[in-house]
Amino acid sequence: MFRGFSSVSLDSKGRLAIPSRFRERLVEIAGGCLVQTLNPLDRSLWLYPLPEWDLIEEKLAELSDFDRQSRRAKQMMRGYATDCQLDSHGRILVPAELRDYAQLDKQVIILGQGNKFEIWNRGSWEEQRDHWLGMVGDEEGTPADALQSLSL
Amino acid sequence: MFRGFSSVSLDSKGRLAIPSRFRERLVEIAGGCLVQTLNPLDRSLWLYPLPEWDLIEEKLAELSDFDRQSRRAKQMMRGYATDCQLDSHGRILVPAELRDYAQLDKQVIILGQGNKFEIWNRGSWEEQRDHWLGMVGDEEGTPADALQSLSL
DNA sequence: ATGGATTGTGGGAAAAAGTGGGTAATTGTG
DNA sequence: CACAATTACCCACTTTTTCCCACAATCCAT
Repeated sequence: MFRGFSSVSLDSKGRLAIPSRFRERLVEIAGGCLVQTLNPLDRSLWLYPLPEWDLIEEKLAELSDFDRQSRRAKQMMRGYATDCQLDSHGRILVPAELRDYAQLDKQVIILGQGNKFEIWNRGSWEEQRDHWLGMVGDEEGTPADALQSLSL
Repeated sequence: MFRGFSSVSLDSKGRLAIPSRFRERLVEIAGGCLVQTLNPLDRSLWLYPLPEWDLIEEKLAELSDFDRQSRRAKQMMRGYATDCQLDSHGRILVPAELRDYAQLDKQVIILGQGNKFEIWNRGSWEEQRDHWLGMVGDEEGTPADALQSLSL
């Protein structure tokens, strides 16, 4: 589905241009309707085409309210899920709250990640990347473990 | 159904603006008639469109009176259930009792949560959120379990 | 290369949303 | 019945969002 890297800029109003190579497909599969939410695993954002998000929301709905961890996951993921639409120039508006969470400033990275996109502050992304790449080199590092089963 | 985040302010009369993106739907499915009650699981409030509340009330009625937990949940949720209506500017009036329970002051958060909304004191919400995010960030934390089932 | 189209970026103006407060009506209480 | 307190309705102001247009950079084909 979606892959690849783009460097774009977030303007003073919080608008973000989605790379044009994705637009046609986004309109096709989702009518240009997207959902952004926070990525609780890294300080970045996730951006889903609406149909993909709906699958996640279904699963969320099934989590128990009486288990605290499940309830929190539900509250966070749904609570921060924000509908957005491509404007006439193929941009979306990133709400201030999500910008703050992911520490987005002018320079932003968009990563295609299968069924969704990840949106990163450029500096944070480079830091993560270098950190991770550095660890892969070490013989016994944990990241390498994950790769061993892959036969890349 | 409902999702997303809004930061709104509670004015000195206890009025709260429901984000405009929800209003049309609320009028459509409930004629603007809503029910607020306390959330017995967190110090926050729940806000249901009337038809959704009716379903909840049916379920509550089925709970056994001989189980203490059930009896309490029933008493609390039914006892504090308050009818309200959107005013001409899309606001509702939050009764003083419920404001106190959820410790609402000027800055309030409204979260879309499927069939209902959650209303939080801003500070309490941020505290819960940061606590949860901190736990998810830890590699071995239990909160990740709830997320793993989601295949995000 | 050069001109034209597309893409990325920025900003102004109009519209809508959110906020606050005054006054009248209603409710509950003594 | 009179009074105070609460609620409903109305109007006005401020902020945010949306829509539209303009420019610059890049890509593409001639």
